[in-house]
Amino acid sequence: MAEITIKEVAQKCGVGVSTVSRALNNHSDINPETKARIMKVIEETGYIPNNSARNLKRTDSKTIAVLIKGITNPFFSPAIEVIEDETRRKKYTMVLRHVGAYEDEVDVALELEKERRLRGIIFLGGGFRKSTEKLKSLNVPVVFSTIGAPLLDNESKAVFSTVSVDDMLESKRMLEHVIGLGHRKIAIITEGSEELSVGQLRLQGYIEALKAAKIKVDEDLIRFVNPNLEHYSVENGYRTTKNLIATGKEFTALFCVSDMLAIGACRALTDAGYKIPKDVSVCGFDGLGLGQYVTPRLTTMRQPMMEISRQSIGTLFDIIDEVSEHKHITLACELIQGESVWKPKGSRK
Amino acid sequence: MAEITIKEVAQKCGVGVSTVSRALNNHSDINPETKARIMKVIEETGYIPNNSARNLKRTDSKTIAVLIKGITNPFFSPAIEVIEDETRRKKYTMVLRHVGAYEDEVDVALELEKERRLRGIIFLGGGFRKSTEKLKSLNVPVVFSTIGAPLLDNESKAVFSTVSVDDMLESKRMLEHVIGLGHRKIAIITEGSEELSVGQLRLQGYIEALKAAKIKVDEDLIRFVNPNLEHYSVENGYRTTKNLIATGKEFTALFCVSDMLAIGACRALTDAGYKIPKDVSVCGFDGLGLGQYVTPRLTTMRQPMMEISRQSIGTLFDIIDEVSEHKHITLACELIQGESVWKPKGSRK
DNA sequence: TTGTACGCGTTATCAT
DNA sequence: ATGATAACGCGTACAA
Repeated sequence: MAEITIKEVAQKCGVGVSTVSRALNNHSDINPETKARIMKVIEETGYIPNNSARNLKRTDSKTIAVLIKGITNPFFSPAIEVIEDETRRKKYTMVLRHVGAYEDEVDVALELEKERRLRGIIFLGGGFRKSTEKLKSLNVPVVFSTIGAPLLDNESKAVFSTVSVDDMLESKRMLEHVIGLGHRKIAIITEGSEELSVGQLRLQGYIEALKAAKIKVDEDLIRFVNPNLEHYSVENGYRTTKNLIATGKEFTALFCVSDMLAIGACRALTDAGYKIPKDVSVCGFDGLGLGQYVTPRLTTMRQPMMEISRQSIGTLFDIIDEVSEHKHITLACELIQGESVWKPKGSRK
Repeated sequence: MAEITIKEVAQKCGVGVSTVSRALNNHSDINPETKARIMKVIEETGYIPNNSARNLKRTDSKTIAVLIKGITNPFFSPAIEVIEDETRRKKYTMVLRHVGAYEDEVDVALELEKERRLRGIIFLGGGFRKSTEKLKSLNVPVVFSTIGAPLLDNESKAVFSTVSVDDMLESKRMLEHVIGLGHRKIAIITEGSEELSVGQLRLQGYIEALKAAKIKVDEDLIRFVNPNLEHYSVENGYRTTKNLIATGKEFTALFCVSDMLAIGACRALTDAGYKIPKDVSVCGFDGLGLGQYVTPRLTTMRQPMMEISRQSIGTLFDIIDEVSEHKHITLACELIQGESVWKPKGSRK
């Protein structure tokens, strides 16, 4: 099969390659007739420009990249749409790249930056990284979405932006709600990675809330998901809850650090004969749309994903356009009171 | 910021560019010492090869592409993993590309083929396309996953492979199960796009099953999702079911052509005071893991996603390696009897 | 084992 | 308005 190039199109049209290039890139200085003729030939031959060559040559790309940790995280779908719309409005192009579990997101970004002449990058999700060093070598603006700023040192804060919720605080708020209803024996299912993850932060919030309420933190009620499964999956929620139940430990409420985990937890509890929330209360975190369709509706802490993404892309363009420096935005979550949390059994409250 | 290239690395090392290239690409004909020295400089300088230049130059890329319709469809996550593993085992590279709703997947493939020197392509999901013409201009093997072969003409069949389930037949089987329990007034929620979609096929199966059972097809019980929302989302299932209920039409069972729709439907029915399956039976299609965690557990037709993806990548490599021609594989679904379907109210069966 | 030189397909620059 | 030509950064024949 003959690989058709711009050269051959030019020959077929009896014009020079630069003229074809002009036609392709909507340059103004070209005769409309010539352009029409060229476009016709392009249509006929099915010629498609080689992006590698384009990217290699181009100086001004007007593209930003969005990197998502995890192959396919439904949590971010709405966020991506918002970012895409705004990108288009700005006449930029967006490239979406999923970062596998085994890949380093910054490395991927570095590669992509060279390859596509990026103007900016948004990281969606993913853990905190240690290497401010590496991030610095990215010489385009970077915005982290849903990565907490509180823990960053000042040096880091000047290198990139963040838009996030305060995981620790919001988790604490969730617990305060549960404690306020009278619960004292509250279990938690979280992620136990060594990296400082949102799971860890939410665990911190849990501990703080208990301590503030003078409730003894019981290690047995802190359960970690199976790191070999997808961390925040229903299956992991189910299994971890089953294990928790198997310990025989008593608890009247269960806090899952994600809604998916909570749905799995509900299944495990229901299977074991518990009524939710009559026997056990279950709460989640994230505020996935799905949570309000399942039975019982989930009580959860909703992250303002739309607002997060809107602020993220806004911040990125502000920095690209040099109308602002790096900033760190923290947005508030909203407690959604579903039907999965109620007063503990026998409570007179 | 100085864009660092292979040339500068070569200079810093006092060697030629080809030596650096050799070091980068693990060539054998290079002095280990030289290589070590070069790698050290690369490390220090943070040099990263430009992929555009590489792709432009390379003739032998050993990459395949997986194109997924829709930004982030959780349905395909496990499939992707299977494909990725097998690709790695074959010492190939996989590039994953999401195709937006407004993009033409074949166009994207065409572009990617030139850009990355692809050896093969797998399409995951997406509608049937009309343009066999365009597909032919892809000069690498193509496999469609979860696209039915039955409807393809012979010409098409020689141009690409398919691995799928027989949507019409399996949908019919689902209905036979429901009818077998005694239901006669059965509603369906499906997708009403003009394109010949899986939704349309499943609707066909529904109609055939009713006809075979001598049940009159009632147009009022055939409901289409809102095309402006994500077609197979819980929200769409919820809204469409609400509309159905609002018509006042009587039905004892509801068939949703996807599990997500079914979950949304359950919510709407529950909100309206119906008990599932006592008052109304609800069944889905797909066999998402999630369906077995929600309450009630979904009765659904499970697509063997793992097997589909295994066969897809296997077929692709068979064709690449020229050990086989294009083929069309149809796999059977498995009826999962959850708790959402039971005999109709008042039935004596 | 290593270096030189050419070309991959395109866009940008500079003529015309 | 159009054409010739020099890059873009890299891999690879070929020469050394």
